[in-house]
Amino acid sequence: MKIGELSTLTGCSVQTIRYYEKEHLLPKTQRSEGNFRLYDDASVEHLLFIKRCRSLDLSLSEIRQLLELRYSPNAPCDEVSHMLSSHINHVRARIEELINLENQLASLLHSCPSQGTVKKCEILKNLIATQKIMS
Amino acid sequence: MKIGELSTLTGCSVQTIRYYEKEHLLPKTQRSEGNFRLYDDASVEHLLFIKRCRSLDLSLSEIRQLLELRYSPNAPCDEVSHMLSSHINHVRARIEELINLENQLASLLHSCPSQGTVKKCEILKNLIATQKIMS
DNA sequence: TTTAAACTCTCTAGTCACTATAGAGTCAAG
DNA sequence: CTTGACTCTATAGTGACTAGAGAGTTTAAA
Repeated sequence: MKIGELSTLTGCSVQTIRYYEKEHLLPKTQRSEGNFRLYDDASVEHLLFIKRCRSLDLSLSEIRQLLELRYSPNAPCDEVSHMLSSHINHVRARIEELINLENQLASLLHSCPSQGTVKKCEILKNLIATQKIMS
Repeated sequence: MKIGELSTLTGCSVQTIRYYEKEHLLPKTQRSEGNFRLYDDASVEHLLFIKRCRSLDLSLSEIRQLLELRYSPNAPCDEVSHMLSSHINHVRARIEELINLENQLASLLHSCPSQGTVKKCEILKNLIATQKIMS
């Protein structure tokens, strides 16, 4: 199959597929006489694996490592779980940050009834005032 | 004061300050005879305002809008709260996504006792298997 | 058979908010 | 007068794509 079919089968855009090849996440394929990339079912599976990992927010370099492990059946498995657990720690830390942020934003929003003019806007006043505390 | 002092007073790097000027978040300053940027107390406050907004994860273009409003005392204030409430919605949506992600990662991690080899690794098996459901 | 549409190719530049570097100029102290 | 700390501009890099130009290939219809 050509790149367009791979694209519709996997839901990855054509440009993304070519980008993954450039980044060595997909191996270089055979080419047709007219220099078109040719893929098979294994390519579909391979690309879906990448897509699934991306949906877990793994970086391309983490995925590269996972792909290497995937094709090294006798490698020790704890590298995989180690990567995943450090990744989950990043995710948890980010959630903490965002919840904190949400609270700050909510209290800012709460401070202004949003009528009247900017001159009296408590949100802006708070944004300006807080910096004195910060510094 | 010169850029280095502004940098230590605000905690913004020198490069970042020059970058903000290029992006029109900071006005062009006076220059000394030797072409050094010169700042005053108002610059410190202005930059801290930007920093405070960045710490709330507002984008530079959102901050540009806020700065405009800040210096337009008679503009209606609801633009400010509107921006903030749409921002908080983004933050909340992102938190949802990440919590979902965290659950998926946790259940993946849970699936493998991380002993033995990659060949038998349930995490990788799950990463490969799930794609059939996805597609 | 021609020709138009749809597809593919490579290469380059843009996104965001910086960070890092190179190479040159400025200024104060010793 | 030289050393070192500071500053200047300009350029390139980050990550994971996305968008576009300009050219070639293939397929279908007229």
